[in-house]
Amino acid sequence: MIQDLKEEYGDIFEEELINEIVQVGTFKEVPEGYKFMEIGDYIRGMPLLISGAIKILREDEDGDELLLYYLEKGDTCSMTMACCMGDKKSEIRAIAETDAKLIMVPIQKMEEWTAKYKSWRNFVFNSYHVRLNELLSTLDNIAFQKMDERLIGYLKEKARVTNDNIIHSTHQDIAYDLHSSRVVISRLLKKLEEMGKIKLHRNYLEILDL
Amino acid sequence: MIQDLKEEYGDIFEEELINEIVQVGTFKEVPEGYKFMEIGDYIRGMPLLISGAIKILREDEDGDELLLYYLEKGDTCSMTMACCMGDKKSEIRAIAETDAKLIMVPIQKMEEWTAKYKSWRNFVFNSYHVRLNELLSTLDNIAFQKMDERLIGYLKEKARVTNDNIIHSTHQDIAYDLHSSRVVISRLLKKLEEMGKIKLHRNYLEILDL
DNA sequence: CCTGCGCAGTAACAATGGTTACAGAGGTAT
DNA sequence: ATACCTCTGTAACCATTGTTACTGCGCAGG
Repeated sequence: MIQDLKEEYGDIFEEELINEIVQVGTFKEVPEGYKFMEIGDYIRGMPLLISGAIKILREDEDGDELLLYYLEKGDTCSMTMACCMGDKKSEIRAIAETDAKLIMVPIQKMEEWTAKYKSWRNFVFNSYHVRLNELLSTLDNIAFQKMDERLIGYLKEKARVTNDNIIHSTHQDIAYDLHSSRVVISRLLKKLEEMGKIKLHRNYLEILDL
Repeated sequence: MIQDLKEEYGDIFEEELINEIVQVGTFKEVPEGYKFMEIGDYIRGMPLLISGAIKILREDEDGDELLLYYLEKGDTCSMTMACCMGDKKSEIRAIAETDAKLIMVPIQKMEEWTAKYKSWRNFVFNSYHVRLNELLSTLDNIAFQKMDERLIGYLKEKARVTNDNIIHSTHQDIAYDLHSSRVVISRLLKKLEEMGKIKLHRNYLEILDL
């Protein structure tokens, strides 16, 4: 745990802060598909991601989903922080996109460290900043792009975070993430295949040249 | 200026911090329509809004606009903070929705005050938090709602921030904010009028019962 | 008063995306 | 092998939104 933590966060956190994290944090290793958090959950701790990727989803009253963005190594969840501060319930759902390692830090330490460590302060601010911009770009995609462009962007991003040109998803899975319907996604994927950009298979697809 | 500041922020900032703000901040009074910031601008300072409302817009490469949210009294612009930290250009456009009073604080003070004043730290975190949630709800609207619902929400929100049941906008203005087209908005507004919810006029409309 | 311009109303049409329905392919459990 | 279930492909259709085009109204400036 200490090695992992130092490797990923050693450059940005002071030695002393690293030690504190080791003392109070709990190391966690979770498999793909692990659900960290459901909408409406109260937040127990703050995750520091060491490896793997977590996908963050939004859901409306009718159960319609939408992929917001991925957290990757070195990231933390700004939503969590936002929720802690206000003692609010989670607004999002978080699911491990790949196997992942992380450290959970009790939220009480947040405020303490923010006062004490400059590096922590910067880390937290930077997280907010990155998350805001990530949300903005998600919003751009939805507001300004058509489904075919969004689909291409989705496939690229998914290939990037999983570091794999094979996307292990059914058409229905993709439809959920993009808040569309299976038929629409099948239609568009077929077009992409005809254009030679991807190759379709049952339960997965290959990215050839996006 | 001091009275205005104390009235709006006296409860949340320490006396000492208020004094610092007065010393280094510049008071500004701007008319409706004043453009604070354009996309790509470098950020000069951080605004503390005392009265009025500022609308924050996103724009894509093709010049298509989209209203993100309004800043109101007691708010500050998290985007500004995010930008300062990274020394980045603005991702958004900011325009006074009504006449507005505010205090501009040099961005160099940000970091200093964050270390020094707990109240400032809380204020900044809270701003990020509020802004994240505001962005999320904007995203919800766009992703999960149809145009007619979005239009109703837009009219309500606009009436709220301007504190006026008369919306002084042309159909084209509304279309820009919602990233739609004039004809579509006219069509939907007409329906709302037929339902007795609004009354249409040239260059403005009245909200009757939304 | 006339002219011109911006705004609003409307119709016809196109495009995109969502829905329903059904057939067939692949894989699994019995 | 059979039955079953999930995933994919496809067609037909609908709803919403966007586009183009044309009309007329109101108001400001000459």
